[in-house]
Amino acid sequence: MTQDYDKRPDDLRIDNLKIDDLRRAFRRQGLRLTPQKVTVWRLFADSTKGLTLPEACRALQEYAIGQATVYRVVNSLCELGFLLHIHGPNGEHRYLAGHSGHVHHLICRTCGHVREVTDCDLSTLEKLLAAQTGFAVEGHHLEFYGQCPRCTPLPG
Amino acid sequence: MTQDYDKRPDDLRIDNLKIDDLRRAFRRQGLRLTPQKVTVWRLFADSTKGLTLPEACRALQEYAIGQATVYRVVNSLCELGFLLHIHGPNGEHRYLAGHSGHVHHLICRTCGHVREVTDCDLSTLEKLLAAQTGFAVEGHHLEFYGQCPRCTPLPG
DNA sequence: CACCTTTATGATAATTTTTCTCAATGACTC
DNA sequence: GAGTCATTGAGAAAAATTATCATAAAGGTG
Ligand SMILES: [Zn+2]
Ligand SMILES: [Zn+2]
Ligand SMILES: [Zn+2]
Ligand SMILES: [Zn+2]
Repeated sequence: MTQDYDKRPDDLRIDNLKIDDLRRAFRRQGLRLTPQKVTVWRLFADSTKGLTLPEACRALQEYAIGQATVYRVVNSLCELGFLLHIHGPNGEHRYLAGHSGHVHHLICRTCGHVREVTDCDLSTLEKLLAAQTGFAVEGHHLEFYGQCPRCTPLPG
Repeated sequence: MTQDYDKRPDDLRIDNLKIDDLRRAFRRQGLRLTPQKVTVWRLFADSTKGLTLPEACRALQEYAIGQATVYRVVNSLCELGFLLHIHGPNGEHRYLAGHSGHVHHLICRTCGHVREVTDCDLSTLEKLLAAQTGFAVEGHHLEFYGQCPRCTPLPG
């Protein structure tokens, strides 16, 4: 039976459509979709500010998922493009469930709250750089940082 | 005598002017400039692709600098803005001696070679984001990645 | 559905990285 | 030159990451 995901505690909600995306993506690499992978994915998909690996390990202990598995799954999810890394308030690596397509992030330096930024056109600059440097520019990583509304000190 | 830096092996060259900048910056925080700090700085100032902390520790063993010191100094240099972090080919954190001012980087995904990018105007976008999201946008971090000329597979 | 092949998992150990502690050293001020 | 106080490095300790390997189970097959 492939469908025992329902047994999983559902305090980690996510649209089930994505599960099929996951399965397809893993399959394509000859990998298998397991309940553990789904649970790991759900944890991240549900997080608004991303998690560090140790944080994820601690959170997933509750579901009896070993840390070796967490490390492996997070790596896979990264390689498959389901997770991106961003930097938290202290510069620490955090993994964030990413939507598909070209997306960047606006990160609060105080509380770590993350907001997506879809407005970005650096393609012109990329072409210019390629011409100037001889690099074959393949992409970019862009993070904005500042203070989210809740953390912004009141003006005046 | 404050000037026993010359005793240091000079296979790590750097313009001496910067040393005074360092001293001033440290002083401003009530910190002292020591030969160890200078040596650490020189190592980074001389690196073209940046170093990870462990790499720096290994390299500085030769100069009998303890790892505790390396960690401390790198942190200070970061806070003072002399070092920036970038991501190497495998996503690992690397510390790179940064020039002052607004600078980004173009990083080879194969060999890690880094090239500076000074051409960037995201201020317009920053203002737009601030208006749209309510964030007080303070800055951004931008990395381009691709293949440097030497690593680019020949076309055709 | 039962079977089989192959990947995945998790307990454990081993490494590596990072942080602490503290006595001794040395930078900088007066 | 003397005194103050940040700095240093050895070493211990903690934390994070990776490696092993016997066992469990996913997914395909008939
Ligand atoms: Zn905030
Ligand atoms: Zn972009
Ligand atoms: Zn990073
Ligand atoms: Zn290269």
